[in-house]
Amino acid sequence: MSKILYIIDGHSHLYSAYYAIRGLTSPTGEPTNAVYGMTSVMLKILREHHPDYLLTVFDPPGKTFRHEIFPDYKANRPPTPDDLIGQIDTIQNVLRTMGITTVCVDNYEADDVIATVTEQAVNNGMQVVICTKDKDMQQLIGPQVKIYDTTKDKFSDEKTLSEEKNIRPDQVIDMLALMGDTADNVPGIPGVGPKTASNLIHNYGSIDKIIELKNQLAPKIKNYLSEPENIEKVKLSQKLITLSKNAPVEFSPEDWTTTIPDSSALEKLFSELGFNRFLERLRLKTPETTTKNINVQFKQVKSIDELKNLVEILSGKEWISVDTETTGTDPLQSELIGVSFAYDGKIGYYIPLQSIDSQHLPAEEALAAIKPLLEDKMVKKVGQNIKFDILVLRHAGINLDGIGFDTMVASYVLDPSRASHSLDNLAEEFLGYHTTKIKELIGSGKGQLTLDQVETEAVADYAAEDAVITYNLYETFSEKLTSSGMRELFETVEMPMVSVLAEMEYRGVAVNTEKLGKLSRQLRNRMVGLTEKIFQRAGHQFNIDSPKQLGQVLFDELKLPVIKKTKTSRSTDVNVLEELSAKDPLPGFVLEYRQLGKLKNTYIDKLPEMVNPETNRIHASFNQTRTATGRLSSSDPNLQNIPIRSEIGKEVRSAFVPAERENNCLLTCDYSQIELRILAHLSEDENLIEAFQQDRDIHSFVASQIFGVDLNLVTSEQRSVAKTVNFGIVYGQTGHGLAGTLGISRREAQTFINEYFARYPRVKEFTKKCVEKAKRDGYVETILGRRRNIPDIESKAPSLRAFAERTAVNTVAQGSAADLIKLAMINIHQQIKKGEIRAEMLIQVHDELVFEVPKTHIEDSASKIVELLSSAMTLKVPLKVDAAWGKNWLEGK
DNA sequence: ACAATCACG
DNA sequence: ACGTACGTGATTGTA
Repeated sequence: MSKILYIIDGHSHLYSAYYAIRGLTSPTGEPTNAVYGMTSVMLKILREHHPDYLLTVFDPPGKTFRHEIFPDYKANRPPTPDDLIGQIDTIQNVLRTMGITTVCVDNYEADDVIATVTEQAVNNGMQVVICTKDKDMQQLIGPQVKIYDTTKDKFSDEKTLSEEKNIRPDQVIDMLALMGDTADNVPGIPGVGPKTASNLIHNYGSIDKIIELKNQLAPKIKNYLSEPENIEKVKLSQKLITLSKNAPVEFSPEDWTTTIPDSSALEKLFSELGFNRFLERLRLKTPETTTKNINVQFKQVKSIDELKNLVEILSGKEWISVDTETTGTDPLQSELIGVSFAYDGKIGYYIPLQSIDSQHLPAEEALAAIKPLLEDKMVKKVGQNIKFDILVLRHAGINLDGIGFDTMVASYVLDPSRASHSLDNLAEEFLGYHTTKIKELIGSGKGQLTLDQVETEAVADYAAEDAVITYNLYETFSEKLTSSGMRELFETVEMPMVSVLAEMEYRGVAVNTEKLGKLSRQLRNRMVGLTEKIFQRAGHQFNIDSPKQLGQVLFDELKLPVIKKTKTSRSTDVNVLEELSAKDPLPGFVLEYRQLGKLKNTYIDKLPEMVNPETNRIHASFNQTRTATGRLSSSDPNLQNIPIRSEIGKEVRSAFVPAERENNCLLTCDYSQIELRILAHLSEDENLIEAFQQDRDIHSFVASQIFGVDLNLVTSEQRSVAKTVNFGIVYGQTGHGLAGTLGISRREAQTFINEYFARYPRVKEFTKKCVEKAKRDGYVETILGRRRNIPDIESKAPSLRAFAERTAVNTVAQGSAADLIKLAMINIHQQIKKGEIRAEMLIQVHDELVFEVPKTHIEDSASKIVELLSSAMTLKVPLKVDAAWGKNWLEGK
């Protein structure tokens, strides 16, 4: 892996920040706008790009060697404003404190220094990213060198250069020489701008060739180049633009690494400058080693007597942390190896139940000793991903109770967008503690061991560490939940959800494997037929699953037009193939082949493999800490994307059956238009609220309003347009986005959107409020106060900012709907546990719940469940729930 | 490990 | 002039 060096053009960033931000001063009144802007860029680069090495380069004061060849160089440039000059020392100070090296070489412009360092870095096998707005630097682009525009968040490399300007990096100098540069007072050919220059260079290759063949050129240019002195001017420009690679600068990457050496000094500096936003970010990122002094010990319990003593102590505690060790990651197909506990932040205890070196306690006796403690609901348990432990213990015959605090869930509530909520990651950040990684014990990849193959002493340390670290995290997060105001959501929604999800996972869902087997054989035959047709039309065999090979057949051999491009190649996705199928039969065959292949490979053949041999059911995971909005996700397998839309998809869905086929049926209940209802409630738009109160078909209703026709006269096309618009509103759509989806012009699409907002003005206000909230607080909130940070809302890159604005709106709608169904699930689960409702909750698909219910109780259970779903929250609109049941998931629809 | 594709709400 | 709906997870090919 080659290392990446980022080189920052200091003055370029200072200038653009200086002009982009106005009127920013420190508490003492010193102007800080340029420093602030540049610091922001540096933090962003560190945060988002993680360079191995980082270097900033500044121009030296005074003249450079270019003034010697051309005294008028930069003569047009207005003097640097005084209040910018004053900031140069400050930024140098900030950079130094951030541990970032700055370089400044007499007589050489920053550009030349950058060119020199770039060449050296390339020779040393590094990748280089140059951060600048300066077009001259494009001459440095190469296979290992890219240019990055921090304000636009855009990279330029050989590819974009050829796409945008139609030239190679080695032609940049000539192109710029033709254009000249008024800012630097570099002469160019009058009337030649970027377009003409790139055309000339593309057609002739170089300035020398252009001069040689000037007679073929437009009269204006021909005349200009006929004057020998003008040719001299052009040659001078070439010289001025060409960067020197001979700047005397030492190549010492080991000095350019990117670790912050002294964060307290940086905090002090930021607070002097009044950079409170950065200060906050810094505090969030800084490991809290200084505040929380972690000193932990690990103990292995070596006798039953010792264990009984420990249990005695634990039983008297209000809070204890628990962690189980197993032979694998599937809680229902792994064996319990040991259990660890902690009752304070200092000592972790490990109870070995199984071991390779016979260092464990008699398992049965030990388990019996800890069972009452684990099942005691008065002793509150803390766990990291405690759902796993619930399942492992239940599999071992223990019903964990007193489930009080999950550190993973707490971390999620505090910041759902966090990349990782793993114990290792949380310990690192919040405790400044480096944990032993499981990999260090069992290895990874092929030859990986299981914990029962590792000597007990090592397992004991590892397991006891997890318990005691979890306890420390519990203390930290508990405080944070209170101080941030997130405790209620955590206690009333997210912690109760843990048990609900554990129950669902433990239950599992049955599938009709015979039916899937039959389907698999049918599909295999159809795919063989399609493969033959495709090969025949192509004239040869190829891998249809390879987008690259398919692209060759479609675009090179069959000469079909390229409709759109992906990041790296020519797209062959559904939309493209549908468009191409009008011109050739092959794309149509591929479409069908893909559809069948997707269903067969992802579901039909995979689901039977996922059946647990012990229970004959599929026990998928429902993940509580994965999405940024508060939704659940599902994996191994994902039960939230089981097909429904196509005919064969329906067949797959109908393979989901009740486990007791004779006596039970599957009941599905789903919210109707949940996100739109929430939108109506939150925006308080009377028009929309009334439509829901009257139980209108919302799409027809909206259609009649935006098209201005009578409700009874809405055509199906109009309804379908309104439906798309309705969905789009929730996503914060733009005219262009809608146009693309509906296949209409941008203009028409924008008319629909305008018409919509005219009819539902409060909806528009609502979207505005979401964006304002994000700007003011840095986050948005759902109906239950769940937060999501929206950092890009202040981005200067318009596309990033627009994305952030859509995210802000969508998160409130999607996240509030997630809150709602979570409340309903908790209520239903309680009633089931109390025996008030006869049913098992099996699956959640965002706005839908699937239950297994005894046939004898179906009507009673269905009506009680529907009632609980509809009354989970009281909104300004009624909540509508549809229910259906039958002998499989399709009929229960 | 990443990109492309496609299944769902 | 730009870049295009939000949120997921699994499979496959390719580097």
